[in-house]
Amino acid sequence: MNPHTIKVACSNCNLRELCMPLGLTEAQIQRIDDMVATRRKIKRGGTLFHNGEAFTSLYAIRTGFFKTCVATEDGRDQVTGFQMAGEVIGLDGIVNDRHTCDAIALEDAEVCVMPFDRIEELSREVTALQSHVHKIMSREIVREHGVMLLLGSMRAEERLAAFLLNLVQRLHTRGFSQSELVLRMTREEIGSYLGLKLETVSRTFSKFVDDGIVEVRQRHVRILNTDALKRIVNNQQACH
Amino acid sequence: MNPHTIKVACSNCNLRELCMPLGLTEAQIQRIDDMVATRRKIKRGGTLFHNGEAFTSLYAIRTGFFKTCVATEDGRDQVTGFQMAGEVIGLDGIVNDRHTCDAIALEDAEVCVMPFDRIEELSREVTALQSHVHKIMSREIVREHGVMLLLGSMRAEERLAAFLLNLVQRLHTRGFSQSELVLRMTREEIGSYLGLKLETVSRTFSKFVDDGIVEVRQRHVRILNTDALKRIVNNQQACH
DNA sequence: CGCGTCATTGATGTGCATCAAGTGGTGTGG
DNA sequence: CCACACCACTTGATGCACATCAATGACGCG
Repeated sequence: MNPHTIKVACSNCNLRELCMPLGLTEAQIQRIDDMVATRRKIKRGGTLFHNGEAFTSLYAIRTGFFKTCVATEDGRDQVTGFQMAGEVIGLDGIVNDRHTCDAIALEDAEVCVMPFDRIEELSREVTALQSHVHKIMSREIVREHGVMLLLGSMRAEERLAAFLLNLVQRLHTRGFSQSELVLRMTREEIGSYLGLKLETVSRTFSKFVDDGIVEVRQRHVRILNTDALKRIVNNQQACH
Repeated sequence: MNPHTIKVACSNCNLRELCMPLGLTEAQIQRIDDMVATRRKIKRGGTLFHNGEAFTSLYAIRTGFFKTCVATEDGRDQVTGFQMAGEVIGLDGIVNDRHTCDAIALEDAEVCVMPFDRIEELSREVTALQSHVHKIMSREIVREHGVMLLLGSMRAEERLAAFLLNLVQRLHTRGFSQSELVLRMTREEIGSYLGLKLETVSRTFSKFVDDGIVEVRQRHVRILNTDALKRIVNNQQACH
């Protein structure tokens, strides 16, 4: 093997604890290395897969940031999630062997391609992997419950506060700041995810700024008062 | 065995094609019979599991009708789904070994209790079962994408139309009418699911009645014009 | 530098929530 | 068997949060 080729495998990937199960033996890790068929790079704005496309693989995000969105026949669309490094994308395709949403890179990205038949094969033998796959899917279901709660019963400020807290928390587990973040998506995409129009997102940001809860410069956001955001989500804002 | 005890097992359950994989051998079906530990009856209004409770099992609904709901700390809650015979409930519990929502029977119900460790064990050996479990979870993810689309971008009429079409379609695959259904839930529960207040649900029903699209008497609904409902969902109402 | 994209802000409109009153069906106990 | 209470539902009047429409501003890129 070319000595300049960096061996890119789960076994020496610093995201392993995010996308793979813990407590594997050396031998099991070797086998999981084989599960990752290839890598794939996607340019900003490019699609990893789109609605209707045949499903073959799940994708573990190595670098970059994605959105997934579904669309109605009449053209409206809805961002169903934002995914970052260490997260797995493509679960929607399993049920009908076709993807039912689009996955679009919001910045240059690289993913590990994991053919699903290999995942199934290997998870029949490696219990920890089996359990891990189940948990990833269950986690997605629970996440979506949370989004349904947000869309079904929260007001604009609560939605945006919950969104910011969720993002910053996920970034924090990846070693980034607890209080500072760079949004990879537009106001319109945030709005689509949160069931709001972009103007409402913008106004709500401005309100948070006025209240001294965050600083916003373009897509750079600094959270000045995490507790205030949490109170907003829980509808307990110091009030009358 | 007592000859009066009806052998209630997957192998002779008429819902098998809904909750179990097809194309199993006789031997595999036998093993799946063993997966179902027990049955459990739940009275109308009773809970199958609730938020925070330890997760042990998935449940296949034999008879009856459930709702699942999540709640915020400040008491608001959101119905995340309605489940009927042949559907599997409890997937939310896998990720953290605790349930994260409540499952409440809307009418007297009976479920098959399937301990999850046995499911995992057996699905390591029976490929069709493994695949089936994956598809069930993926189907739930896709369903929730649809709900997010509904909550994030549809108006009241579209939401209710989509809800009715979905219900009647699921009932139809269970052998019921394509045009007539009995709602097992209150207007308030429908509203919670659809992100609307009960008054809005009621008014929207009334509007559909005025437009000759449905007949409503209490919880009995007869769909007079399925195409009109579909047009409403797709936002193509014969219009100006 | 000029154009396109994204964001902010203001003015106005509207769909649904809220508040409130009344109806009808159901179950219960006298 | 009827009277009553309770609950789910309907319908009307009003208000408000967010959408819509519109104008302007700030970057970033060719």
